Amino acid sequence: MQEKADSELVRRQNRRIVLRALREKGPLARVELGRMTGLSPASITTIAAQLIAENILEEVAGNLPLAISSRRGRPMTRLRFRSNTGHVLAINISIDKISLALADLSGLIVECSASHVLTFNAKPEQFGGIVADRIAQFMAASDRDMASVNRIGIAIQGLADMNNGILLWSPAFAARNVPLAEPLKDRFKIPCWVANDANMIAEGFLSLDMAERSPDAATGRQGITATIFTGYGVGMGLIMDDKVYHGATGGASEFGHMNHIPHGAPCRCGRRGCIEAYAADYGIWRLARGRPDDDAPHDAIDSQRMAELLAAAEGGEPKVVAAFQTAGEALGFGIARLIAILNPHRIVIAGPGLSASHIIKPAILAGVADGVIEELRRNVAIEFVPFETDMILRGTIDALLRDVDGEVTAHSSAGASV
Amino acid sequence: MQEKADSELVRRQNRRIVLRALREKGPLARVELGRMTGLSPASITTIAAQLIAENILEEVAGNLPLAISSRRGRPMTRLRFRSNTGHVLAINISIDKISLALADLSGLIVECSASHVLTFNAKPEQFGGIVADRIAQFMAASDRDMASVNRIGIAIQGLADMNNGILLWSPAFAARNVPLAEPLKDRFKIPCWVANDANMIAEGFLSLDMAERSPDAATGRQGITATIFTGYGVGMGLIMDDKVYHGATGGASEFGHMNHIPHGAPCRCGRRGCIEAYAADYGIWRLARGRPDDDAPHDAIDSQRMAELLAAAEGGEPKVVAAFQTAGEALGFGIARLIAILNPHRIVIAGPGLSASHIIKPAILAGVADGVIEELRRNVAIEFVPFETDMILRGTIDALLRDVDGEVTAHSSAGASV
DNA sequence: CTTCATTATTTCGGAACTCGAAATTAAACG
DNA sequence: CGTTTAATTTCGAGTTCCGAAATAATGAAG
Repeated sequence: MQEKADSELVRRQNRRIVLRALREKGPLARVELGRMTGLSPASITTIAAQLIAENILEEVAGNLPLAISSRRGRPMTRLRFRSNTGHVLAINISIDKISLALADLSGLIVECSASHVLTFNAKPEQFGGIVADRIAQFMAASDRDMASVNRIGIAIQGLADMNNGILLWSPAFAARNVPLAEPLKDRFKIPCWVANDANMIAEGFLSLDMAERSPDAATGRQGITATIFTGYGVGMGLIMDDKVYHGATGGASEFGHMNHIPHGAPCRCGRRGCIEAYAADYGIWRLARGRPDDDAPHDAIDSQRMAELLAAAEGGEPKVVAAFQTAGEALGFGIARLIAILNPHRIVIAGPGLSASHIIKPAILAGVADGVIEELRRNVAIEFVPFETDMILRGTIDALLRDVDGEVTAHSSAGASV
Repeated sequence: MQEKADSELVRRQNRRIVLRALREKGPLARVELGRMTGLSPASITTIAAQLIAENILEEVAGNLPLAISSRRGRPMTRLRFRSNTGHVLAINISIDKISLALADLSGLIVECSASHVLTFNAKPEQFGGIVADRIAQFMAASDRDMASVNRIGIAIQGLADMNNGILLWSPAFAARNVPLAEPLKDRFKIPCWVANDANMIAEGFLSLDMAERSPDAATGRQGITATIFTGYGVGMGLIMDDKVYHGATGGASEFGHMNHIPHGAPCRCGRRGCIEAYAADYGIWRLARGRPDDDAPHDAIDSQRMAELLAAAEGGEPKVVAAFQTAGEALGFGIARLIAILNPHRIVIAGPGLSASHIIKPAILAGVADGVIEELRRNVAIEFVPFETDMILRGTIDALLRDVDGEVTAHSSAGASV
């Protein structure tokens, strides 16, 4: 059942849509906010005044676009997030690497670093402390105060338990059940969560994509966009109802470890026949090189070896071409299964795994065609798009900021807070 | 982006939760409604007064449960939906059969019928008219007025396009693209929709289940319940966020036609290797009887033949046992794939397809175990429950009534309307 | 340089809700 | 028949939004 509604709900929701519009469409004047949100100018005035009083927003002086500033009438004054009053910290951990990005409330990245860290053989009970140390160093090196950081989000490959902030399993770690959120919460006394990296890509895509409205608004039907990332692994994020869906425990959309062939090739997750076992770097490598099925699947395939494979595929070497075709088919059948279950309206596929595109794209589409009835398939837009490499950090920041918007919005108008 | 909020949203939402509570928990007094919804007694008084003025609710005289009525103090007066002021009409079409149920606003079925109708060889352009005629007859035979019917919902096996009210494909029809909603809308001038029957089972389950709260409320995480029905076919409904998810076009959760084995056994949908091709009646029959793979898959298996098969399975006939095991494995891998994508918190399985339960249940669980990583699996409750046979009509009625609640709730307090 | 036109923003009063506290109502108890 | 108890209603206050009118800040025109 839904929650009861009262004026507090109204305030929260309207403040949130104002903040969200502002975050997505850059600095905006009150009139513009009114047009975008559907709120009256009077209400925008009130809401803006409160947000300004709370040090969340500020008016930006001058510098309007020429086309607008040379009009008659009172010029508009745009509003923007105040920088330096609050930050969020996004962290991405991948195999033996940690990246940090500090962003202000407007989403601007103000500080950024990447460094080496031993993950694979890390001790679970120590790793949280190591990350905390890195954060402390990172913040010390910046000119920002740790106290200005509202929230930390960690994006990581593998299976995250968001309720408990634990990394249940990851190809980056030999160990299981690595606690990540608690050590940081204890150390820095701020909210901290852990999420799957592919879901963070979806968060970023959600922000980018807010402009083109999903079709649900028009038809009343619910639309889903699935974002699939293929490369060192295969991940997916699901955007439903303008939110990224994380599932009951945060493990939603483990697309790469959805089974493709029952009792098939071994996967680094320990099961057999996962999509990744055919479509991820190591799966393609294994097939192309005719390695035995029980070949330890978790060794990272370096970019040089993948480049070799690509060249061989371009050259038409049959075994390699077949490997890429198998990879495409695995992805295609996975997408077909996704369509059968969720009837999404849009599927976006990206990542280095698409490099041998003239082989893999047709194989994907063929797999989709073989795997699901045409009536379901024909309404789904399947798009191949490039993602920028830092999409994970970007998405983590976006997710953190949406969190903060919700929080900022929670308490009554009682002076500065953030 | 979310919609802006205003006092109308507040009214709508609060009216809806009141109506919903009343529908699910039978007649309730104002105090009880207050406790359940979290609204103050004062607000409940106001809301109830409006709903009574609009002829939607009425006070029920006397007959309180003894335990309550023999207390001191002013006795409570319960509220209930007024009967006879409005109805919804639920229709279930299956192979060569049509069932109709007329329910009043409280959800009580006041009239009900089932009859024969030729579907499989029906002409698409004529079938809508035939259904309309049946409805007219049905209503004429009842003592209710067609004008009191607010809305019609049709539940049907196969793939429905809810946006256009068309049955895209169904095992009950040789033809494709059978228009169903438009003919009824034209004839009766009321809203009408078409939906998948398995999704209607989920609607019914949603109503039944509102008592035990889904876990999202507590944790903030999103929970999904999947309801799987296996029998003449295999269907699934997804309950997310206290709503049944229908997908972009209404084709969500075509679980039975999710691929199990690439290029596998032919399915009556025209693809190969669908779960149904192994787990539905005809799939089990085909395997158990060693029929060739290309055996026309769409002939209905009558209950007598299925009973034979069950007896043979009980008797331990190896080929038949193997067929049921294969069926269970297909279901199990399907569920494993579902878990990998959606990380649901609960999966409910039911239907006559579970009859050979000592064979099929372990096979299902083994398939799940083989198909998805333990960390994801362990948080999912998998339950085998009996559904009543009329669950489809029941769920359709529930869905229709929730629609009507939303509508009733839309306009301002301007006199009787429904 | 003044006045007008134009556009943005604020102010003000009214309307729609909810809520808490204080009546009011309707029974059982003694 | 008064007292106690519990349900419901009434009343006044507190939010928040909105429309209309007022105010502010500018360019254009004379």
